[in-house]
Amino acid sequence: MSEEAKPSRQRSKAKAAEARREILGVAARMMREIGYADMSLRDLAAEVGMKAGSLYYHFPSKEALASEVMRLGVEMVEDAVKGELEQSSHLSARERLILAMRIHLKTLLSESDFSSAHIRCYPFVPDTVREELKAVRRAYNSVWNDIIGAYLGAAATPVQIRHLRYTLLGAMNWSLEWFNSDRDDVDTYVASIAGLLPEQE
Amino acid sequence: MSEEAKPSRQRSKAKAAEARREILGVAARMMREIGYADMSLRDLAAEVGMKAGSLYYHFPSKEALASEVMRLGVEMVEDAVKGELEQSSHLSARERLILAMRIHLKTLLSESDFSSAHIRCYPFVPDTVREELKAVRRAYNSVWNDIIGAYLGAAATPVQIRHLRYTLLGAMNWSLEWFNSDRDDVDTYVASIAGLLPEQE
DNA sequence: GTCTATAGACGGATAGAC
DNA sequence: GTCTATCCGTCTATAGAC
Repeated sequence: MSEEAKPSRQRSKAKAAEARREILGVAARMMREIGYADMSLRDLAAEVGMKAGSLYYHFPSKEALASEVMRLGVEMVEDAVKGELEQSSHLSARERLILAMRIHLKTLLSESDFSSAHIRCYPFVPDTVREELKAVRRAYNSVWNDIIGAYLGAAATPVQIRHLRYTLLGAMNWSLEWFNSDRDDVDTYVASIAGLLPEQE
Repeated sequence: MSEEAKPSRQRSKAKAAEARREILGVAARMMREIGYADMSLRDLAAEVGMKAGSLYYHFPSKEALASEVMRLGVEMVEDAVKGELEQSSHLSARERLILAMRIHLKTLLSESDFSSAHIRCYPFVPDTVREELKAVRRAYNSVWNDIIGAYLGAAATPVQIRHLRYTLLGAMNWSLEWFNSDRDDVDTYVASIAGLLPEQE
């Protein structure tokens, strides 16, 4: 409680926070590359420069760690997409949809191991983890429902919106399986998808 | 070598072939549901009604078993798509593309655990398995290159074909993550994708 | 063909020293 | 905060009986 004690306590906190971030980052990369089941905490710890047991100071379990990685993965794309859309209220609904696709893809392909870890690992992660992710996933889906609903217009049915959302997100998320930044270009690919989206009346 | 020995030898062969098929079928379902890494040979054997060690009479390793499941998965969709297309040479290139999508989706969603196991497990399966699958995957890709090339016309560039292939296959394969046969209908969904594909000049 | 039994490696998680 | 040491479970794969 003394004034002198504060700095060292803050340093500890800062160090802990940094280690925590590094663990999350390495875990995200490993989950994307080899999957949840094959990511051993021994290997993860080794890449961070610690021993497996030490991870439990920062996270209560492997599941909790994976859950946080995947939650951050959704929040990162969601923040990027929403942030860009807020600055683009002057665009048409179709242009906003295409813009959202560009941001989703850019985040996925060039910035965030977290987002790609989420997409790739979600089907095989323990039920408890999937349960914890329900809320954030629903929130991000609703962002796309709004964008696509605006594009399709007032006459669009919920099932039309849902189907187009699955089609576009499916096509984009699939890029994890083939996109090679040496050969492919995000803007070129976005343009090719955009060519499939007619102007609405 | 005697005439009398043949029947029992044939029965043995038939029994072995049946057990082998059952193992493959259960493995395909498990791989689709829980993934390659989480599929234990003990559980697999139990569902087939044998013990883990007995599986090694039929397959030399878990990798070899998974490799065969995934190879069959490609061949099943490929056979289904090619078979249908051969009977439909009178259709336009666009109609043939839409037909191919319907067959790919139907096979994936209502018939073949093998195909969905392939799609879901491919990213995380051992390198050796992915290596073995290169040839069949390339062959199926080339089927789609032909279909899409015909649809886009002679002026289409290889990259346009490739991008449209990734977009359509990505959208379709993603249906594994959301399609619910109680709620969704393949033909309705195919129609909604087809609506994105304009008539070519 | 399938069994039992087990080798040998590796997994997540915990306790307590420092 | 991180380490060492370890518990205990599970995994693939093999050997040999039947």
